[in-house]
Amino acid sequence: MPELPEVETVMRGLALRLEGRRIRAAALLRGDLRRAIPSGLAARLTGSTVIGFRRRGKYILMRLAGGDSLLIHLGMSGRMAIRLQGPAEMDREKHEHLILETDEGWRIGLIDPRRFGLLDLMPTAAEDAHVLLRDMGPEPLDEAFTVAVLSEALRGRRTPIKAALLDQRIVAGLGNIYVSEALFRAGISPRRLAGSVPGVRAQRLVPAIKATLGEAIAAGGSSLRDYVQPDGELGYFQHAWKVYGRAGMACERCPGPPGCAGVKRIVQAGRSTFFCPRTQL
DNA sequence: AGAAGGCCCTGCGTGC
DNA sequence: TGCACGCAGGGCCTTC
Repeated sequence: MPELPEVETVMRGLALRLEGRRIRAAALLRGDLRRAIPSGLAARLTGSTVIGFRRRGKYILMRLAGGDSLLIHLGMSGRMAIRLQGPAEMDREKHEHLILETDEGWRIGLIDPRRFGLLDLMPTAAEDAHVLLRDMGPEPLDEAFTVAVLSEALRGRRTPIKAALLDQRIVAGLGNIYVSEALFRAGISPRRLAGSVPGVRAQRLVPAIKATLGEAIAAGGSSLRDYVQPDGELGYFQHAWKVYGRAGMACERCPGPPGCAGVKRIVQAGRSTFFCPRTQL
């Protein structure tokens, strides 16, 4: 589930309870997520003070006093559960892999049934050199992500634009949902070869990506109010997709039949893509 | 070099 | 109610 906007929302929710706080206890309940978790991770977290957070693509970096950063990736099914620690709530939830307890008594759990997520520890000074981060493309919401930058990355590519935008080396943080949504917004077919996008289409695509992500983050931010409550679940929030998951339904740009049969679902590289064949060319 | 496909893992909805 | 199947928002590895 978590793409850039969800990861951003989760990070902000974590910051609410962890920034400036001391981790009173940390327990690693399962060490085999996508990658093996460093054995000393729980010990390093215990007693540490959290000084800040950063997001890079779909990764969260939690910075500790003393110069280390905890890398968190939620995979496809990861979420964070935040609640006040109570005497009857010591038990772990199913698929809960890491539990942190703050000096204020908040209990923060990482839950990931499919275990496609990961945790790692690194020096804060070397965050960007981490093997999982070093080849990542620009942050789409940064000013540095421009039409020229995206065009250069796409030029000559003979893969569908859908696949190119999922490639984290081209742009960081987009996943299957927001790629479909951004391409719909830009009026570009997901099947179009990436190399044909530079030009007028890239001029539509870059602002479409920024707006799509920006609106989703705003929706997540408004849902953050709920996380302030003691039983907050970070990771999911209500958001209305325009094409994702809407196969057969009319898109907002079309009048419906007979002019248009509605949103179409196709499979590209084994994954679902949703688009409007009439307005995305 | 770059792209397509298989695979990792568990849960859920659907149809029989 | 049970069971088989397909599908799921990520990313890595192998193959071609």
